[in-house]
Amino acid sequence: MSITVAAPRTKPRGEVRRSQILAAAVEVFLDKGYSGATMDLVVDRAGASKATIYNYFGDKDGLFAAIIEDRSAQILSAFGESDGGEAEVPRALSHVARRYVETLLSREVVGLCRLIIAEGPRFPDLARTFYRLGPDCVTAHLTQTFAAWRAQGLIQVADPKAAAAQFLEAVSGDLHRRAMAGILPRNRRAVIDHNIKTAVDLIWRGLKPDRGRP
Amino acid sequence: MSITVAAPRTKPRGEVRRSQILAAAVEVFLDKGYSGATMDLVVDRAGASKATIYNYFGDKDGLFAAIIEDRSAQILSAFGESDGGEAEVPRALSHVARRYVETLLSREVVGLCRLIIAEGPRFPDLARTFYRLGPDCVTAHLTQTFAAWRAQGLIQVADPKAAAAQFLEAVSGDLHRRAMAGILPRNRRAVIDHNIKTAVDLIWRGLKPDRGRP
DNA sequence: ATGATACGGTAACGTTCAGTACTATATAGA
DNA sequence: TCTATATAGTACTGAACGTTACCGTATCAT
Repeated sequence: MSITVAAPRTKPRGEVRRSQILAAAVEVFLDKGYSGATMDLVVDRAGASKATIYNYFGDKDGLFAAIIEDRSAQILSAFGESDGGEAEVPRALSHVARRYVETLLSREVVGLCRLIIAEGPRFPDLARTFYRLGPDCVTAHLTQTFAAWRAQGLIQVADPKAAAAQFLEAVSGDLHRRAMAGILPRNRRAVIDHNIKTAVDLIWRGLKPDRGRP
Repeated sequence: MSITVAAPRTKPRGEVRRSQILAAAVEVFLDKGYSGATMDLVVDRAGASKATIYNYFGDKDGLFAAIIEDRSAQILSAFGESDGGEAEVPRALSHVARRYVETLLSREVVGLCRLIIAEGPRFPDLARTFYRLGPDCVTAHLTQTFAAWRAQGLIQVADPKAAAAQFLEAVSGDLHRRAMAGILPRNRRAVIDHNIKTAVDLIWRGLKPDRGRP
């Protein structure tokens, strides 16, 4: 008599089942979009029944809202961790830039942003929630870093918040939009590296304090 | 007997009618999105019949393609004109920035970009066409300006193309994405002005040549 | 004028899909 | 063990919508 270790003997219920369904729904919505994601696809992917899904989420809009709220909170979680603690500002900028670009170009974030943009006008509250939990947090984090650097005399900047946002946009804005449109170039790696390098150069020249004249 | 001046006595046919239908379709697609734009809505808005629309555009996808191709070409047309001929670089940067932001935040461009991002994966060729006729042209234009400035010793920049793209992103990237998501702040004007000001300051500090030491 | 063609209007067809109803089964708790 | 409940599976409903077909009318070329 063999025992299948992977499959649990008892089918999960309650909160666990809800999470499983949500995970399946995320996959479907990310690669089909809102209108392309049918409830039957979610049912199949989750191995669930319609009754269960409608019981947990009410309707398709409710499922969509649950997806956005759940994943928005996850985006930043990977960002608060280690800041690397680079000594020199340009190296720290490169480090932040790379992590940000890789996050923004991940399948999940690209798909999530595409959903937010496509359906945002129909769900303005969801869009605001997404921004508050996602991009705004990252910007706020880098803003604090900039402010700290300025306090130490490492950089010269009038508005740390604006500079932080603009640095992140310079590093990833164009790539992110192309990724959402599905037209990232083939030599993706090279383009990313070059963009990080040139953006860090440009912004660092804009931030470093004049050591001599006014 | 009164004569209605606005309405032509003869109903237009051929190319003219096609353009009228296209114009109506643009409106519907821009504010309803692809799946929200029903052929019946286009029919009503254009005062046309389904047979005519299907005759001109084949099917809904064909109508969508016609919309993207037609409007993509129009975006840049407003941009090649006057460059202002500002003498000082920072003033010229501000001028370009303002025109770019206003273009990117216009109802038409926001809606068009939202369509491209939402449906891009299903129409990769259309997305590429849009970028080639739209954003890429603007970037190329500013790249030439940067290259010319560098040749005159007015700025110092290693990669004019990257710098041009990054400047435009710094100026408008975040605002544009929020606009697409439908969550532009109420004090829109003030935010735009502040963003232009800080971005131009930052980038100009990054571009201006060192007049003294290495 | 007259035939050909483009057009508007309406109806109908077939498909897709969100949401519901029902049954049978498996699980958890008493 | 026994009961209540959560779940899977399936069939169904009703509406929305892309698409086609058809008819009567207006426009243009000859």
